[in-house]
Amino acid sequence: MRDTPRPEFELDAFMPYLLNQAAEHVSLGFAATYKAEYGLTRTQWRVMANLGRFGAMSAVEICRISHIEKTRVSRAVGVLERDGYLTRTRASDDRRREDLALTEAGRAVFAALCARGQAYQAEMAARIGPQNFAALEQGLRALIVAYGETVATDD
Amino acid sequence: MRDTPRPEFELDAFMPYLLNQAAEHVSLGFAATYKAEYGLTRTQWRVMANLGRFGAMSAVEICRISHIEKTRVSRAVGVLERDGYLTRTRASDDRRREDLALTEAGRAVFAALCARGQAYQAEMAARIGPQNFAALEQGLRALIVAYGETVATDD
DNA sequence: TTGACATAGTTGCATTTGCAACAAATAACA
DNA sequence: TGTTATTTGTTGCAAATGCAACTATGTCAA
Repeated sequence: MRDTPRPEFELDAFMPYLLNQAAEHVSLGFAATYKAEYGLTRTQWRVMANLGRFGAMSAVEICRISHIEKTRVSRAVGVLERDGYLTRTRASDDRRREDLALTEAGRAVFAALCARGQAYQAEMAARIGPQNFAALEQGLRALIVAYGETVATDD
Repeated sequence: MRDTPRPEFELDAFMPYLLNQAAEHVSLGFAATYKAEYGLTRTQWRVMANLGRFGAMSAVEICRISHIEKTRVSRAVGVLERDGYLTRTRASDDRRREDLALTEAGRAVFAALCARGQAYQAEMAARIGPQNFAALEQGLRALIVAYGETVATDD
């Protein structure tokens, strides 16, 4: 059912396309894990991962680091707090700010998912081979450095 | 505002994270273009790009190629038709199917965006350097081959 | 032919999202 | 000070999304 191909534009050589396609494939696999196991959404896991990796910080800081939208972070934090994975504390020096920190339970989940993530990544490296994996990492880092200021968190 | 770092898990060396981060940076840039210029959403552009690149096909085929959800394609097609960018024709051999094809206007928009895309990509290659660009492409292709069957379309 | 099953596409509905508007606190500075 | 701008975080609302149910059409085989 295809005709009129348009060779001038190689969609499949278009970097944004490749990037999204790859990201989608890879993310879905890991997302399935934290979703099935802990009922976490993507955003929730992202917030959690940042707190787990970098320690307590405010919502805005999470936004800056992860490039997740304000509102989304706000709502994810609400859920994570309700579920006992993190606590919010009004900052004493600036009462607009809330310091977010993982609870014991939150850290436990984070640790468990870290292990899963490591395994996932190892399997991925095995699938595409160490050379491709290295190439990929190099390219991605270059991109992130070139495009974004600080880096962030994702699944 | 950071403490308690957890060196065991290098979030910033976690491939799904890098991938998403990079994809997000890059996509947003191009998305801004087709959104501002033609009011297209991401999905609409994806549908359009597939039709533009591969020629007329049915909605299901677009789903298969792009991994976009059925419903989403259906709705994007509705809008694109309303806006005069594509036509749907009941297939004569199977009246369940609709053959989708870009109109003249649709092809014009596609062509214009292709040019933008090419420029965008060139600028990106320049930013990160040809070596990194090549490495990235190699890695991404390996990934897509390893993980997904057919490839798709993205911004 | 009939009946069971598969496929293309749409629609209903609950959830998630983004954006703009907002309240509260703080900063800046005339 | 008083006044104006910024920053943090939340909420309202409309749009986008995913999933399941549904219609219409086709296929296969008894």
